[in-house]
Amino acid sequence: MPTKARERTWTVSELAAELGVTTRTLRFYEAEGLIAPERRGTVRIFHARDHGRMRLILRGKRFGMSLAEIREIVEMYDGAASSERRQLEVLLVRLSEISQDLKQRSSDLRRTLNEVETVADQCRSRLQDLAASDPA
Amino acid sequence: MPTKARERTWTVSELAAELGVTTRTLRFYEAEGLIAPERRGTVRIFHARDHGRMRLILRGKRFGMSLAEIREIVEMYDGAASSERRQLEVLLVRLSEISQDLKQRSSDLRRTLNEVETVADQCRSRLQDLAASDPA
DNA sequence: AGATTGCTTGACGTAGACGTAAAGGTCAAG
DNA sequence: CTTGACCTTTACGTCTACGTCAAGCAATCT
Repeated sequence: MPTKARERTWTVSELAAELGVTTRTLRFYEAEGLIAPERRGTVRIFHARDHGRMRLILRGKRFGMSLAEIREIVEMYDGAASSERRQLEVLLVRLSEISQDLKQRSSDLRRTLNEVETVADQCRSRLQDLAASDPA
Repeated sequence: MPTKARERTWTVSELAAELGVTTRTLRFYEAEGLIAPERRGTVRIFHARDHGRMRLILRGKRFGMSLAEIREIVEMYDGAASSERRQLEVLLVRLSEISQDLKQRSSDLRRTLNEVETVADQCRSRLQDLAASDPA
């Protein structure tokens, strides 16, 4: 299966534009070990793999994961193919902890969303009252 | 309805301990206008109202809300009793935006949780393979 | 050739969210 | 009355996640 129509690649600014981040962010994430674009000479070349990983990272950021937490997860992404049993067991334990943490955050989020909608309801009923007593 | 057994209050360090934050955090939040404990002389006295609001704030933080965003919400909490129609309408629009944002975060969170569990599944099947080929 | 455009690596700056002394007031216990 | 345990404010320090020049290399347009 010869690599046909070679897959798309990106330069820093191309990928930055597409993801809605700055080039600084991409370089920073590379320096932090979150992504590892190909280097042709000194120039970075981003592949679909990096693109996917960036979307993973940005998603994590949106609901409050720190870069350190995110790095841990993306590293496990690679480690999951490990051939060492002990290693895999450690990973599973950690993944379970992370899963618990995410579920907690999810619960916090849902409850906050409820509160917000409750406030909105209060606004609406206040408006009703106003409309009733003062049908301007 | 005479206020019977007067409700519980907290000092900074008491409330901090109970919430698992530092006194610095409480003072900082007050300075930022997120809470407004009673002042008896120069000393802060926290009431159930502050306690509740802090739990709201901490919940928001856990899934990535900034203090600025949180402040906006807690302020609306008070503003929902407004008597100005225009004001209430503005509030409702903003609340809807916030609601949308939270739903987006929730979606991001769920998808990340899925990914994490997928990685865990990969670990488990790797372990299966190992157990099959090398029943140590 | 010279200018423009885009890439690179430093290196210093900044906003948000606190941490961490420093310096001092207050009140009960010894 | 001093010690100890709290409380206070003021102020500078720190970590994270980048922003913002600066200086320079490389390819392309004029």
